Amino acid sequence: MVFVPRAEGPWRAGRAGRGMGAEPKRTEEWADVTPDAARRLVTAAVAAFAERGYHATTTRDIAGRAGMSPAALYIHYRTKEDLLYRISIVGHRAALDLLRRARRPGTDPATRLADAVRAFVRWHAEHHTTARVVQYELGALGEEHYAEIVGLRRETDAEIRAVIEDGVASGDFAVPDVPGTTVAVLSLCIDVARWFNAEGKRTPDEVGELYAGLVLRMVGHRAP
Amino acid sequence: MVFVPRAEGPWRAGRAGRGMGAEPKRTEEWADVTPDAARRLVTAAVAAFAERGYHATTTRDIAGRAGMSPAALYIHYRTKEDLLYRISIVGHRAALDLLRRARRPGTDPATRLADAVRAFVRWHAEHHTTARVVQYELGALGEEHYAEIVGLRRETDAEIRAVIEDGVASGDFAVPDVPGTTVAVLSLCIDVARWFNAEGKRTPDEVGELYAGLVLRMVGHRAP
DNA sequence: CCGCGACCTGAGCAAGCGCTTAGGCGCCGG
DNA sequence: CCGGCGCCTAAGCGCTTGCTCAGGTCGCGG
Repeated sequence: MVFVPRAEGPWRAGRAGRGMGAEPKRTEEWADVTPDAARRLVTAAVAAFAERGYHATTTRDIAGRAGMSPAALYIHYRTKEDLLYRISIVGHRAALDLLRRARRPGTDPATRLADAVRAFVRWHAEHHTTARVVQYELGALGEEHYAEIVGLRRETDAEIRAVIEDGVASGDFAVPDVPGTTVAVLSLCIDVARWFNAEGKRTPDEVGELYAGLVLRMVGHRAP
Repeated sequence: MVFVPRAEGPWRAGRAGRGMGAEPKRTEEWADVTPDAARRLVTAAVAAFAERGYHATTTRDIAGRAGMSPAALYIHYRTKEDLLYRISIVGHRAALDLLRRARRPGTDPATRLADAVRAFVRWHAEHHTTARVVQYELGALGEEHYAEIVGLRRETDAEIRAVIEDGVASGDFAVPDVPGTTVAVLSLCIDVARWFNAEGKRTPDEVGELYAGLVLRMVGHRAP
């Protein structure tokens, strides 16, 4: 059933010398964050938040992983919550853009829905650390930041709902309860961030493919 | 898409006098916890952990909600983590028993799967505060406690997988990828705890019914 | 060469954390 | 009537937290 991955190795204990990026694998997601120290801090924060959760992560953790002193964090970010907020914004926008890109006109609803789910799930698997923070730590945001994120989430919701409604209108889907099914589809995709394990036997592409098929079945689409 | 509910009212600030139960609605789940103070503490902890998360909850929070001083907590529970552990055990066992009860021999796989999903989802909706703690706070458990809980989770996993395998073997289901579909079904059900809102327009029964139908579609069951 | 801004550090502050301790009340069997 | 036990509190200990601040080092334009 799906396990929260545990912290395994020792903490990147302290200093550890200058000039090394923290968790250097696939961070093109944050490539446009400057200067370099700010980028190292944000990737360190993503790793720490995903592993321990926001509240269990200390500013000393984050700074240590980025190879800096705790004080350096506050040169680039106003507060610890500000760091979470920026991660949330970037993550939500990335996921939303993915969905919007799948909405190419001229294709039938089944293709659009499958493409959307495939892309959305792929992202949640591939960037499962970022996705974990984005999906499960938003309760730690401040009031206004939280409200802003909720706005983005409503847009995401609307994107999926629109495709399902299209399919129902065209007769391609048979869905007795559109709002309920929309919630279920989104919920299914989002939860990938919780259980996906990079060391597991499935690649993000495979999970995306599997889920696209499952969702088509959920909406009562008959394979041609 | 599903929102983490926020803290709304003011904290039950302090003392507030003796003899009042904390969050007194539907706590028969903890009816066999004695003495009374221990039960008040555990229900207070469930409410607090579900609302803020384990790490953001203080022992003063919990004790305050239960109408006691912080020190009283340590008469009934060894540590704050011990409280989380007991909640986890009770919750996991309750959910697992529910699944086992749905496995009545002599019924066809589709009925068994639908019954299991209905019951499992109903529980996650009805007891969504407990379920939230059970499903999303297990990372805060200590090493041995975590291992024990993982054991219970594996049993839950096996329970659902068995029903799906039965249906595939009997030809009632058409599932290309049994392990993947098992994960997806469980994931879908578990995530109910995250988005379900007691003030929302859907009752736990309605969600259970909806999800039972969706899952039957996912496994390729043809309605009679 | 100077001076300025960008970046970083060591030291540390006030507040809050989990948890302990010493002691007090009231109910019980003897 | 009393001693012990179950249950509770006020006080506070040692430590960690998010965050600040005075000061230092570097590269660069003038």
